[in-house]
Amino acid sequence: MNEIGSRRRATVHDVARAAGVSLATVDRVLNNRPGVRPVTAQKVEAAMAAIGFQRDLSASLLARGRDLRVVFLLPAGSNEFMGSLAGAVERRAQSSAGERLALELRRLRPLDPEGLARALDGLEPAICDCAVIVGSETPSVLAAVERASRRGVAVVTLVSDLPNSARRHFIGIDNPAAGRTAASLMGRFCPKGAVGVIAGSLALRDHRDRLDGFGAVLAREFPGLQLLGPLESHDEPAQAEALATRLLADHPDLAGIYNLGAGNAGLVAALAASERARAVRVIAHELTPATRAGLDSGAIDVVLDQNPDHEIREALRAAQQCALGSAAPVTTDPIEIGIFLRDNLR
Amino acid sequence: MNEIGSRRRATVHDVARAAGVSLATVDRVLNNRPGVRPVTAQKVEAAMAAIGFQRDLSASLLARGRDLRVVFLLPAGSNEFMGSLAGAVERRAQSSAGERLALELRRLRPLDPEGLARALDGLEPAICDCAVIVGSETPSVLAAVERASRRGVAVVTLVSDLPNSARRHFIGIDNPAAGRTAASLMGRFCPKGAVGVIAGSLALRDHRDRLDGFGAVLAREFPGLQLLGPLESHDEPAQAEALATRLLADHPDLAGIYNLGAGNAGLVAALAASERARAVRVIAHELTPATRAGLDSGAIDVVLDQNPDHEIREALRAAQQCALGSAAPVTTDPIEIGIFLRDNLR
DNA sequence: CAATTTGTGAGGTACGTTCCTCATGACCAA
DNA sequence: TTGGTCATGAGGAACGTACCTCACAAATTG
Repeated sequence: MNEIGSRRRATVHDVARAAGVSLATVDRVLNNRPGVRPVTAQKVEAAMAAIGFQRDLSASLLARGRDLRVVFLLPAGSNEFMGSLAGAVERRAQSSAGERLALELRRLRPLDPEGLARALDGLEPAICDCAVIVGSETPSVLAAVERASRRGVAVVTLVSDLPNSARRHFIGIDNPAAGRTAASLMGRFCPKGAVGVIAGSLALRDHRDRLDGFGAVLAREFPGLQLLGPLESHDEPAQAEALATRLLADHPDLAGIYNLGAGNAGLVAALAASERARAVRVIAHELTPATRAGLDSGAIDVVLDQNPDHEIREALRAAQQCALGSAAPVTTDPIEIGIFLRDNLR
Repeated sequence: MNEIGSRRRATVHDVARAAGVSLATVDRVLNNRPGVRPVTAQKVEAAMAAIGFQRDLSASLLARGRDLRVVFLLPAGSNEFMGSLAGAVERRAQSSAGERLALELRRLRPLDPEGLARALDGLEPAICDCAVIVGSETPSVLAAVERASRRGVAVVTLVSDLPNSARRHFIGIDNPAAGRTAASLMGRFCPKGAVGVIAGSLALRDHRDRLDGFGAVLAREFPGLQLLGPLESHDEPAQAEALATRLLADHPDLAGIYNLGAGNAGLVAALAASERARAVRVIAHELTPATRAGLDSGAIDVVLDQNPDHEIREALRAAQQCALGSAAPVTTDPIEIGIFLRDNLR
């Protein structure tokens, strides 16, 4: 027996009474409008903390007669996983009409920090409450996030984090752990030899994190395996194919390939073309048509996955919390690292 | 570029205008209050469908000045997974205060259909909008679900479904698929011998479904494996221990054990006590302290899991959709079947 | 044909928040 | 003193829905 939520929730009126100010002043503080002395603002904040005031997001949206506007800035191009994410946004956009959520999806040129920065700079707080981005860790992007944040547009990073930026929250898997898991599996698959590592771009934080985790476990637990690379495919199938082909040709002792980026269609093509491929253990990321085909054919042994629908769902939860305004840390459910073999394809 | 949700949403006023009736009548139809001729009601429904009216849940809750009340009826007792579910409810209750959700958790005597039926009968629509239950497929429970549903209390089944009942929705994994996955893994682990199957209770639909899926794949794909059982542990560790001990003692050709119910602490104890255990492949369900320990020690090879937090989250989404009243089918994200080996424990 | 029931319309207040106008008093500089 | 700015209070309308009362007409009943 565990009764919860019996007491009436505190409202702005309660805050006003507790702080000994008028409703108008509470409202000014809440929506940080000008015309409040710092002393008074502090009184109000203290009262809010004291009585545990929690602003009612839906009443707020109802009152201002508009939806919560979330803009997704995702890379376009050949990256199938980004396509899945976009699909998840669109699916979600259908059903979110009833929840006062207005989603907009923009696809940008991939691996183009300046383009992303420009897109971010174009988001005015009047049009967009929260931007959800996946981008690389470059000074131009970091600066644009900083500017958006100052302007009043909350930024949430998706898939690839920008840890030392003004972003409010990160939604994605624990990438170092994913790299470690890959290494742990690879080590069990093949006791010795060389393991080629292909990344998309080392400017992407998720790729760097996976690489670090992979390298650490390989070095610590599997001294028989030697890491080759990392090579950069720029997440392009053609480049991934070329790199994998070269790895297979140049290294007779190649025991495994870990593609921690995208471009898996190219990887699968390279493996299909080589007769040595069956002897090489392959681990890749993200369940997409290409990796499914790879698992089916036996070209790929394991796929580590992050569920796009989960990520979009949690990103929206984060956006809602950001819109609540307070500086309280955003909390979301962690995204799980899915492990798929040929037998448990969903 | 994909702008969504630009047009103003339809309101009750729009419905009234479109149907050529007054606001009061729309309201009466919407909340099925008496005093509307069937013909008029149909006109209103038609108008709602025509202009795509979607009732605003939060405005509705705001207007009636109360939260959405959801009551969870979960089994008490030694079942660790049910404990995890309860924990997930409590975690969620903390954070859901801001979302006009009032959660209540009640723990009932496990495997007691009459107790569950009584608890359901005690839920008045004034107190509870939606009941989330995990219960067995018995006439008394089915009848109580029917009564609750008639009374205006929506019922959502969790973990274990009641397919031919008045329940509005089921939240849980695809249990036949889980059983098939277990069989597929078991078949790869051991080519021939006997596989003992332990269930909690065959009155539980999830256990029956897993058993059916397991048996089907075993029979179809692995003729070398012979299914022993199913035995019933009633989800009690002591009984599971006794059953496992007997399986190990009585069957020299025992190649594997599949425990598709709870009581894993007993299973692990039995395995620890037998020197043959290392030669027996073991698959169990739900990541709990007991199964974690089993994976760690090597007693258990694979754990198939359903994430309690995900299940509670989706159950609440289902409850919200039920509260919207309409007969539209409830849609939720599917719960994934998690596969855990020693190496990817989270 | 009158009495009663039933279907429907009209209109109001409330929920918690936003955002507007208008009024008031304090303080400061010219 | 006068005028100006600034912080604040008071009050109200609006958002979409719920739910209430009152009024009135049509349909049903005796």
